Amino acid sequence: MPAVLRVALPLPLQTLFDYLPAGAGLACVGSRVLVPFGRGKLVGIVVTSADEASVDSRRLKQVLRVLDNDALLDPELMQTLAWAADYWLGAPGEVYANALPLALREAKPVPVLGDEYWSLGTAGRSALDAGSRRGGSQLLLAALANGALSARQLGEQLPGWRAAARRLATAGLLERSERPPLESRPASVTAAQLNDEQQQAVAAVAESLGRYQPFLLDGVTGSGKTEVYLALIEQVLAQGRQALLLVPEIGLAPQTVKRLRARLGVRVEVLHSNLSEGDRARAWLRARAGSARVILGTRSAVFTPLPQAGLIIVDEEHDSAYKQQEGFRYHARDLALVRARALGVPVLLGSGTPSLESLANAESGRYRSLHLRARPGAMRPPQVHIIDMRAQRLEHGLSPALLGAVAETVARGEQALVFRNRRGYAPVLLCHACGWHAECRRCERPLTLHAGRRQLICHHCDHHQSIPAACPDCGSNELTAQGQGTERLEEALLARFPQVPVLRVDRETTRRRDAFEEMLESLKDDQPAILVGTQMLAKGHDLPNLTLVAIVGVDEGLHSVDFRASERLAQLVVQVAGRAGRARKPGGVLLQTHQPEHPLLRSLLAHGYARAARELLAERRQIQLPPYSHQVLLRADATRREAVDAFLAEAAAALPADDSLQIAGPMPAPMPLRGGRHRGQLLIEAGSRRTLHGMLRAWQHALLVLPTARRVRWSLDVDPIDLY
DNA sequence: AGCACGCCGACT
DNA sequence: GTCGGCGTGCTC
Repeated sequence: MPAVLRVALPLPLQTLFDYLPAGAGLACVGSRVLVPFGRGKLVGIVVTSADEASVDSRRLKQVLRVLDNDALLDPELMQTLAWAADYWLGAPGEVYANALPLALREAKPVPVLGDEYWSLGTAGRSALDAGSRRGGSQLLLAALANGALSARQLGEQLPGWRAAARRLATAGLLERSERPPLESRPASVTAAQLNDEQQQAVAAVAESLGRYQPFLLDGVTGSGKTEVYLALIEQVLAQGRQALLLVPEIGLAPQTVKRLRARLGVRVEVLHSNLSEGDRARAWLRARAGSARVILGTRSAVFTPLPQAGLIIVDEEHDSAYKQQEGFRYHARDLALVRARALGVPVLLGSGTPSLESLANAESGRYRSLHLRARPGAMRPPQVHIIDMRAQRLEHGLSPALLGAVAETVARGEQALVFRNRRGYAPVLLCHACGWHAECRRCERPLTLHAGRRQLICHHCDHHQSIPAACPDCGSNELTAQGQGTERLEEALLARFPQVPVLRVDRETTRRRDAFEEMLESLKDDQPAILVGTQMLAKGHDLPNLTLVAIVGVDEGLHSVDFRASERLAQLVVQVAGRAGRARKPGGVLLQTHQPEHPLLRSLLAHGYARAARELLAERRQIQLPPYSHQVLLRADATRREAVDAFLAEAAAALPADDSLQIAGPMPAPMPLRGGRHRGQLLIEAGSRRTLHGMLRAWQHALLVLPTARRVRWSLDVDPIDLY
C-alpha cells in the first residue's frame, strides 16, 4: 500500500495534491477519486503514488471515495497527458479537465454504456390516439408510434425534439431507457475506384500500419483526400483496430459522418461541442471500451482513449482551430503525433495547403510526403486572374472587370462567389467634413458600421452603439461609410443583379445552428446565384454550379505585423479558390488587389501553393522564424497600463542570462488596448527547443511568485500561432 | 479557481 | 462604532 496518492485537481495550479488512500477501495493510477479540498470536495485523477508525502504528513487528508475501480485513463493517455502538460506548461488539473468529458468530471459512477432510447408509455399511447397534443409534442408522439427510437434517430428526424420529450416525460407520457449500441450494418456504398496516386498513398500508409510513422498527404481541394482516408479506415477496421479522424470544425462533420457511415457501415462516434454532455461521455466511454471503431471529432477529440488504435488522421492539418487559444494552450495536431508515437500507429496529416511547420517536417524527412495532384472527376484546376484595382472606377469596392465576370456567370445560369473577409456594412464611419471617425473607446479601433442592425459594432469587444446622426466633433451630417464589408457587397450586388438570388454567408446570417448548411442547400444546382461572404465560405459542401470565385480585399494580409499572415493568406486564397474547382464546368478565380506585383501573390498564382509555401519557408529560414526557431509568448493585460509594464519588466529580468535566447520586448501587443484592458507581451525565441524548454518551467515558477503578477492577467503560450 | 483572513473608508 | 472593499495567502 503506497503511503500517499498524488492527485491532479481541477484547479489552475501547477501542483499535485497528496492524499492518504481511501479506507475502502484501491485507487489505481488513472482513476478518479473524490477528495476533500479546503472546505469542499473535488474530483481528481490519481497521477502517481509515492512513499512519502511532499508536505508535512499531518496536513494529509484521506481520499473520500474511489470513483473508478479500474483506471479511467489508460497508461498511454496518462503518459501523453503528462507530456502535454509539460510541453505546453499546462496545470495538471486543467489538462485532465480538457481530456475528460464534463460528465466524467463529476462525482458519479461512469454512465451506463448504451444508447438513449425513448418510447411511448401507456399514457403516451392514449394521448397519441386521442390526438390531445399539438405541435412538437404531437410530432414526437407520432414518431414513436411504431416503437422506440434512439436519441440519435430522433435528432435526425425531429430537430428540437428534446424540449418536447422533456415536457412529455414530465407528464408521464414518455419513457427513457438505455440499450446497448446497435451492431453495425453492411456498408451501403462501395468504394470508389482509386486513381494511381490515391492507391499509392493508401499503400504507403497501409504498409506502415502497426508502427509509428507520420505522413503528410498534400492534396488540393477535390483531389480525393477523403477517399484515401476512407480506404485506410476500412483497412484499419478490417484489422479490428480503431481509427481517429480529427477535423478542424464540426461544421465539416455532417457530410463526413454521412459519408463514413454509408461507406464503412459501422457506427461513427462524433465528438463535438453540440453534443449533450451525457452523449459525449458515452461516446468517449465506447471508444475506451473499444466498441467505438471510428471516432470523428474536433480539437478535444484528440484525447479520446484508443485501446485498439490503428490510425490517426488529422484533416486540414494547417487549420488554426487545432490550437486551443486559452487555458491549456495545446495543439491537437502536434498532440496527435505524440499520441501516434505512444500508440505505435501511423498518423496522416492531410491538407491542400499544408502548414509551413508540416512542410518543413516533410522536407527534413521526419514526415513522409504523399501527393495527390490529379483531380479525379473534376476538370482542370481553376484559372486565376489578378484584377489590378489601381486606377479603376470602383462600384462599392467592386471593379468593372469583376462585375462583368459575375454578370457573365449568372447569365450562363451559373453561380458566383464573392469573398470578402470583413463582416458588416463598412469597416469605418468617417466624417467627410472634419476627418473624425467612430472608434471604440475600449479598444481604440474603428467601429464597424452594421446597416441592417443600425449599429456601430466593435469587432474586438462586444461594444455596440447607435449610429450618430451627425458628427459628434463638428456637427456636420456628412458621415460616410468607408470601405466595404459583406453586408455592403450584398447590397451592391442585389442592386446590380436584381433578378438573381444573392446569399450572404457570415457570422451574422448564420448565427442560428445549421443556418449555413440550410443556406447552401437552398441553392439550386441548376440555377444562377451569387454568394457573398467571409472565411466561412472557404469550407462547406460542394457547389457543383459554382464556376466563379472573386476574392476581394485581401490586401490587409499582405502587410500584417504577424509573420504568419502571409502563410494564412496563401492558404485562404487557395482554399477559397478551390470552391470554383469542384464544378462540372471549368471554374475561374479573380483576385482583386491593389498590389498585383506582390511577390506572394505572383508566386501563388503563377506556380501554386506548394511553390509559394517553399518561398515563404525559405524566408522563414533566412530570418530564423518558426519552424526554424521556437517561440514562447508571455502575454499580460490589465486595466492599468503601468501594471502590465511593471510585470513584463520583472518577467524579462527573471529570464536566465543565455545568449541562445532571443528576447523581443516587453512591447505593446499588436492591439495595445482591447475591451478597456491594456495589453503587452514578451516574446522569447530560441534556435533549439531543448534550450527553450530547459528554462521554461523555472521561468514560469519565477513569474508565479512575482508580486506584480497579481496585478495582471497573464499567460504563457508555447508555439503561439497568433501574436495578437 | 475559490475561500478566508485582515486592514482601511462611508454608513444604519 | 460596523459593513464591505479587495490585497494576500492557502488549499494535500
